[in-house]
Amino acid sequence: MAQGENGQMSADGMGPTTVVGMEDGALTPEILERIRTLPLFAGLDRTGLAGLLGGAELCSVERDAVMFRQGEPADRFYIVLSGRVVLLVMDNAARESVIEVVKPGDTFGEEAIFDHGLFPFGARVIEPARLVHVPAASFLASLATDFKFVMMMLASMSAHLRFLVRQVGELKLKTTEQRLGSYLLAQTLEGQASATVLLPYDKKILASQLGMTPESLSRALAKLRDVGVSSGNSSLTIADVARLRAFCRESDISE
Amino acid sequence: MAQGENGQMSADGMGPTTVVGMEDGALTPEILERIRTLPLFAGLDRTGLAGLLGGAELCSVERDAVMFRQGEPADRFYIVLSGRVVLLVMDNAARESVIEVVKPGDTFGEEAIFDHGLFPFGARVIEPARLVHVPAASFLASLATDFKFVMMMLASMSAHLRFLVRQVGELKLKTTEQRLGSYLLAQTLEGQASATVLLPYDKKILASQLGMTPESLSRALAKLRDVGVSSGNSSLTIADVARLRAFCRESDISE
DNA sequence: CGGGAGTCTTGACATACGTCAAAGCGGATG
DNA sequence: CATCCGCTTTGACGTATGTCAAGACTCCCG
Repeated sequence: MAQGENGQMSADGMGPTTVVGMEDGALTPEILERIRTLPLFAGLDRTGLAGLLGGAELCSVERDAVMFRQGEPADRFYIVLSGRVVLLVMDNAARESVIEVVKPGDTFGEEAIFDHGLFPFGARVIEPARLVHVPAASFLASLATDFKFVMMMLASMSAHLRFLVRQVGELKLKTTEQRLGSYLLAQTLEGQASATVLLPYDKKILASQLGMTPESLSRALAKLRDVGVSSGNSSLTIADVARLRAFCRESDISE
Repeated sequence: MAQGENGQMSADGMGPTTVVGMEDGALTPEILERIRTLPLFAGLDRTGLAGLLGGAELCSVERDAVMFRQGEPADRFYIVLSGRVVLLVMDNAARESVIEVVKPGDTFGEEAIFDHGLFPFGARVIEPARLVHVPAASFLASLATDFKFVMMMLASMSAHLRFLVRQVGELKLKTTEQRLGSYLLAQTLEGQASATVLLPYDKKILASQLGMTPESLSRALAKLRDVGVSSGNSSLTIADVARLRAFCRESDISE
């Protein structure tokens, strides 16, 4: 299990490497079991999962590795075992914007397989990760044989759609402070009176995800101090969740 | 065929009516054939389609009718035969934002059925429409029996996801003028040197869709005059598509 | 033909947010 | 332990865009 970080953090730290596979290889039984516990694959029995992952490979990738770029052919998707990956869109002026941050247990890139076959966003690793690379072919074959898998897939895409609809609504209707507040509230569990949220990645990335600059994020955090959000180093404490909720609800996207 | 607009534009024009069915009823064979030509249902044979639309109803709805609200249980979806419907999110301050405008041949609301069962957006008719109301149950049954339908469904949702990803990117990276330009370019056909685009709905709605106020839209249009976009009454003419594209590409979301 | 209501435009103004710049801070590396 | 580099914060400033208000245009309907 403690096998992750020993791939030599080798050589060229110069710029993002496009393809990195340090210890590619077949999947161990433990990993197969791990994947079986993920919601998306809950519908698959062991043989179904074996079919899906027949051509799959485990790969360990370092920080800043680019898994694919926007517009590339989508002949595969990924399951995240550990680490984090950002999905982002770019304009041709090389500015980029984070759409989503993918965490262990999530998958990414699978939607593109059904569409016109090109990734609508790029993917870059922001925290050393172990990923399972699944070829599109076996994925499609699995869908054909297992209707429960189909339903899980539809549910997953549907949840994604909801996520994006919400994001669009927030970008259009809420201020920077409210968007930050909403993000924090989303990290808390249901029915907590107060909570401590730890930021799992750089504020720079969070800022991009929330559609603002790092400077604005910093100032937004300062403003939230007025409603009882104290900002530790990389963890924030919400003194009064209800109060923060009220603050955001001044213009909230009612679920 | 000329049977659409005779439902008497009757009585109470007072405020949005929540449910309106002027000539609800069973589907005619012509309508069935029409639906069979839509991309989403291309995979279904006649018996499959009959199964899907067994419990379906035709309904004619007038302008401002609310088909459903955000957060309502999603036990159905709709096929648009004529007219237009806006999908929108609201904040609790009663402000709202248009996510998408649905046109004849499109469907809406089907994604919510797979998720947690609540519509993540509301739907309001902005142009007198004829819709087919399809219950979720028969829809799900059809998916179970026809794998081609499943694939069309996945492709449709995937395209939706791409649409939303693009929208998020544009909101975060582009100015109002560039967003307007992108919208216009999206209305042109591939490889046209110049084009005339007619706006199919109020500028008020377009403004909301593009994430700006009507005033800003008006000014953005004025600015685009400098790059050869002349604005007629409800139709615009792009003198030089390439030039407009270059203008937008100053910060374009490269496909 | 003449209101009248809503849409659209234009203007003046306010402000939220991005930009640029400089100064803490913190974790890596030697 | 010292240094450096990138992240974060704070400040000063400019500007894009929202807000408020008034006028122009369009379409209905009497």
